[in-house]
Formats: sequence, structure tokens, C-alpha cells
Amino acid sequence: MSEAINKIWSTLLAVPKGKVVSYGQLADLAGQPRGHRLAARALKIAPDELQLPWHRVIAASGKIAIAKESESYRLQMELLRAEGVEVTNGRINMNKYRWQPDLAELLWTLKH
DNA sequence: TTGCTGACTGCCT
DNA sequence: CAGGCAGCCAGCA
Repeated sequence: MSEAINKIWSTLLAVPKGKVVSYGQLADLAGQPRGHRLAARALKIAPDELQLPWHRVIAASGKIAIAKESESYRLQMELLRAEGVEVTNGRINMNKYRWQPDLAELLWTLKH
């Protein structure tokens, strides 16, 4: 597995409950400035045993990025709501729920 | 090496 | 607000 993918996974582990990040933001924090595609790929191939909070990753527009007919779409929406994140019409208020890590949190992600 | 494919983005209609 | 589209870049055939 590539190092970049691993960084993305560990960065994702730092996202707190009740907050969300976009694919692009996640890639940025993981040290991949233009790696939004990579971030998407990282989630797609992530092993279940890692227990990543994958549902906290959404499109920059605030929408859930999965096909809405899929089972995962429904699951993601449920998981977010269970954490207190409002999901209305498949959209999320990014200004309100976007994760904005402070320095301590960023350093934590760098260690992993 | 080449070409195609995305759980994406930002810009333009 | 809903498409359409080019840009993006790591995998894979």
C-alpha cells in the first residue's frame, strides 16, 4: 500500500465525531495538495478492520459523494445523523460542520 | 509507455 | 440551483 494512502487513512482517524471534511481537505491535511482523487480511492479500498470514520468524508459541495441509490449512501447519512450532523436533502452545512483542526491535532496526525 | 477510469473540484452556462 | 466540462493524478490493463 502506498505511503500516501496510509497518510490519508491516519489523517482520517483524527477527524472528531460530529465533524466532516471534504475529499480535497483530507488530501491536503495528509500532504497531498491535489490528491482529492487519491482520497476517494483511499476510502474505496480501505479495509474494514481499520474502522475508519469514512462517513465523515463528503464532497466539497456539502453533498454525500456516493450514488444515492446505494446502500452505503443510506448508511452514511444515518451514521452522520447519529453523530448530530444535520443532513437535509442529502446535503450538509459545511460552514457549520467542517473540521478545522488546531495545531495540536495536526501534529497528532503527523506522528501517525 | 499509453490510455482510461474515478466515493472529486472549481468554473462557466 | 442544476448540469456540463476540463483539470487532476495514482492505479491498472
